[in-house]
This record gives sequence, structure tokens and C-alpha cells, in this order.
Amino acid sequence: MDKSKPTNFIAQIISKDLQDKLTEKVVTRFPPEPNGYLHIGHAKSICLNFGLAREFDGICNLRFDDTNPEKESEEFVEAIIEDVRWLGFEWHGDVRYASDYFGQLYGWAVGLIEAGKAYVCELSAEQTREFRGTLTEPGRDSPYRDRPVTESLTLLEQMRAGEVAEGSMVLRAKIDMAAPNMNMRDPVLYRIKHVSHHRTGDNWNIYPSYDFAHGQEDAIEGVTHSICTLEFADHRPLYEWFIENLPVPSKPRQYEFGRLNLNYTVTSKRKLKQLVDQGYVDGWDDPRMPTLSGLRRRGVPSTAVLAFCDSLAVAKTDGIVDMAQLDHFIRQDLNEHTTRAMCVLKPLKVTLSNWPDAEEVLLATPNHPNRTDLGERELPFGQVLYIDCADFSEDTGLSRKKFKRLVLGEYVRLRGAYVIKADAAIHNESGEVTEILASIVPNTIGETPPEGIKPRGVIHWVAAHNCIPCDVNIYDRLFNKAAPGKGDSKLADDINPDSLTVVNGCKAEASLAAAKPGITYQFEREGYFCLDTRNGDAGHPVFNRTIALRDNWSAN
RNA sequence: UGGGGCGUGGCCAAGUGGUUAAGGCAACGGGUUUUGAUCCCGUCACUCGGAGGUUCGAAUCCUCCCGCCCCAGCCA
Repeated sequence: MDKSKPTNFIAQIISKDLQDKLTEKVVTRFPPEPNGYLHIGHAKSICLNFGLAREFDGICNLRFDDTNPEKESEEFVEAIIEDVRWLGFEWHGDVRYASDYFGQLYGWAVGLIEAGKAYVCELSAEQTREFRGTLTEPGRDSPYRDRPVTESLTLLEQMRAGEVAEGSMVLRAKIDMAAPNMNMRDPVLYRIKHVSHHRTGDNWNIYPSYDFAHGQEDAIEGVTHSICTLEFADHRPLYEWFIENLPVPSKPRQYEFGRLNLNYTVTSKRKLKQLVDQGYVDGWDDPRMPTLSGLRRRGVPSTAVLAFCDSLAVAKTDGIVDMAQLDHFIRQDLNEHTTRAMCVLKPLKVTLSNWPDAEEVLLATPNHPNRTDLGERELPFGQVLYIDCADFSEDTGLSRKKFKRLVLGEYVRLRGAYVIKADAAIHNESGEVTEILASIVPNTIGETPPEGIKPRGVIHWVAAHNCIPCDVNIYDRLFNKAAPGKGDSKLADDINPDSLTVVNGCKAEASLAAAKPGITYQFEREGYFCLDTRNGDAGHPVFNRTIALRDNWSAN
């Protein structure tokens, strides 16, 4: 990367710090709380933190901010680790945990009490709220604010030992109850939770608050630039207060940037958890979810996520990025790397009257229209084929411009194969077309048809005697409102009822029997698809549509 | 009506006093094409939330005003 031209304001700051010798080695960190799965918004943060470390030849830690055992679990830890790996980043050394530092943090809390800068407060949660004041009125000092140091020390020890009921006391910093910044009104440092922690078990009955933990964790790890999202800007003075008032080994600095917002979805772990817990989706990795695991299951390559993140601005503006921008990078990646295949979603039988009954041929077909390096495959062809119902019409009045598919009495090209003519349509009692009788135009493989034969277009197909029955999941946006849950609507009210359409009875070309999870294909004229990892089996696979092909036509 | 942050085309943005205000997405024209895909070409802000002011010169500096976001968890 070109160091002479920093890419964003944080890179500019780092660049200058390096120049001014304020730091010699850049240390960043990605600090997720293991209380849910990572989403696309986290990807931006991951790319930023790991990317900055890479750009400036520094290091980036992966640290779990596990200070609230009530909401956290090992399942989330594992999922997060997998997601970061999927994106291709490597953290420095071992995975870190805030819980590794609980002992050190406790020691510093004791030191703060001894210095007269913290006290055990016995106000109830409700009283604490009342004493805190409001946005426009100052708060009032807690009656416990000036209790003797020794008393606070004893009480804190009792809190730690599990001798005090939850909610009956907390440890607070003694700062300023009249501060205009609410975070400085004697913030809570420790609260009692008689809850076992996924890593420390029952060792602790008190757990540090975010504010009392985060900056010190950074300092312990030697983090130089602690990057977080905008909503933490108000916490910075407190972050700095701890750094200044504690004997920490280094002095990290906090910088805030605007988190990623995408329209027609939510990037909030809390809201995503709601969708999972209330059963609106099939788990955190439901392909409709903006989680990294959901995108992965849907068939989105990590490289597309990376390219998307690189396209985003790191700034302090709080905007909403259009989902179309993500879609663009997904299509761009998939178009270039994906091999082509054919799959008929709504099969309509086509019998070729001028093709010998049992004759089967294999047609060599390129796997990619513009990349010979991706090789070719053998497509079985025979007397009976399937094309998509939507690709045939009996309406001979349809203009060539409006309907570039098969029309009764006319010609169409079968992709990679012959030009055929629809001679007749067979109907059932209710008048629906059940089969087409057609004929091939000889010698049209790789050749333009003779004068006077003008195919209306090119359609995809599969051979009936050698294809794979499968189902296809067509996904649409999860929400039908650009800002789900905004205003007076509830999140659930804005869910798109048609976000999933299951198409049964599809027919895929034979080569797709070898489809593997994690590999996305382009089903020509339909979009990009990959094997679902949860449903289907070898004999009857289920494919998820990653994304449709761009379509400049259907909208007119 | 306290504090913090932000306002550049439909969306995301670059721009840090001196060419006709980058770029990407979207959109819209046209060309190529055995995917209505890809690809290619072209169009798309006399103007930077508004009003004043400083200056030879302002999106960039100053003043006032307007709008949006965040903060009153013993969540992070």
C-alpha cells in the first residue's frame, strides 16, 4: 500500500504518529463481545483494524470483550473466530480475552479506592438513575461517595467473594456528578453478577463494566490506536480518565469512525438475535441474514466482502449504504471467478422429433465465456430435454425484442448446443402446456444457422436422461422497508414475507452432482448458486441462490 | 433548552484557500455478445445544509441559523 497517501483519517493520524515518533509499532485490535455472530458491519471494522496493521507493518490482536457472562458464550467465541479466519485475517499471537485481565483489573480497582477515586455505592439501580440527573440537570452525589476507604475496600472484597446480593452495591469511580457528559457522572466500575463465566467459571462474582475494562485491556496489550464506532465518542473522556489515573503500561488513544449501515437490513447484534430467537430466520447463518456466516452460506465469497469493505469510506459521517453496492461487489467477484452451469428451475419437457431415440452425445462446453483457463465440461444431450416454462410461449404475436425465447413455430438457440424449432405444444385438460415437440436444426453447434433461420435468443436447458433433481432456494431481501424497525414499526412488521421461495422439482445438469459446499456456480441466465450446507443430500441437492444476475430488461 | 458528532448529486464519498468539484454504486442512452449476463462507449452537481462576512480568490477560514445522529444500562 502507498504510505505516502493515507487512505482515511485514521490512517492519516497513524501515519503522522509514526512520523512524529509517537509510536514505533502500530498495534490495533478487533474486540468483539461474544454475544452473537459477526455481521457485515463487523467486517468493516475487521478490515479497518487488520488492514491498518497490515498497511503500517504493525500487528492486530483479536480480543474478546467478555465482561458480561450473562450474554456471552463459547458458541459465539467459536463462530467469531471462524468468521475472522474466513475473511482471511491473522491476529497476532493467541486470541485474547478481557477475562484474562480480570485479576489485573481488580487490582487497579483497589488502587483507585485507596487513592480516594472510587467507592462502593449502595444505591439501588433506580436510585442511581435518579441521582444521575438528566441530560439538562446535573446529578447529585451518592450518600456513599465519601465513605471511608477501608469500608469500600472491605465491601469490594465481600462483593467479590459472593457475600453480597446482586444489585445491592456497585463500585463507582469518583469523578463528577455534575459533568455535562453523562459518562463522567461517577460511572460504575464493577457490578455483582452471581453468574458463571464461560471462561473463568465461578471465580468471580463481580464483573468489570465496559468502561472500566476496555481502555485498560488496550493498555495491557500495548494497543496504540484503539478504533471504535461513533457512539463511543462520549466515552473517550472516561477512557482517558482511567488511562491517566491508573498505572497502566501504555497509553492507547481512542478514535471513532462511522459504523456501516445498510438499507433493507439491520446491522445490530441485538436485532439479529431477535430474528433468530423469535424464529423469523433459520439461525444466525440463515442465508438472508447479513451475518458473515449467513453470507457465507448464501454463497458470497469472502473476497467479495473484502472488496466491498474496501470500497467503504472510513469517516465520521453516519450514512446508510445502498445494498446495491454490496450486490455489485458480490456480482463482480462471482462473475469473474465462478464456473457456469445450467439448471432448469421450472422444467418443461421438450422432445426432439428429428433426434434418434436413444442417441446421446456429449457436448464440450466452456466453463466460462471469457476465461478459457477455467476449462470446459461435457454436457449430455439427447432426445428429451427440459427448458424453463418461462422460456416458451405459444403467443406468436410476441415481438422479437420483448421475448427473446422460444415461441411456437419459431427458433431459439439452446446454449452450447443446437438451434431448435418449436413445432407443436401438447396441453393437459386444463390447457397448460405439458410438452413441446421440437426439431433441431442440423449442424448448428458452434455454427450460425442457415439463411432465414433467426433464433429469437439463447436459452438454457438440461438433458432429461442425465440430469439431477434438485430444489432451489430463492432469496430476496429480508425486509421490505429500507429502514426496518424505524419509526413506530416493529422489526417483525417489516419482514418481507417473500424473502424465501423454495422451488422444488428443478433439474440441474449432470456436472452439478459434483457441487461442493463453499463453491458458488453461475446457473446461466438465472444467477449464482451454491450448495446449501444444511439441507438436501447427494442424490437430491438443495441450492441457494446467492444473487440474481443483473437484469436491465425486466424493469423495462 | 446539557454534552458529543455530522451535513458535497438518488446512495457512499474525495477534497485540508487558487485548473472546467475525483471516484464507486444506482440510473439513463448506444455498441459488442451462443447468458436479456459480462465487456465497451457516452450522459448524469454553474455547485458543496442556509444566510451573511473575510479574501484578488472559499466546499475549504469566521459568524449566526437550520437539519440529522449519539448519550440519562449495575449492556457493549
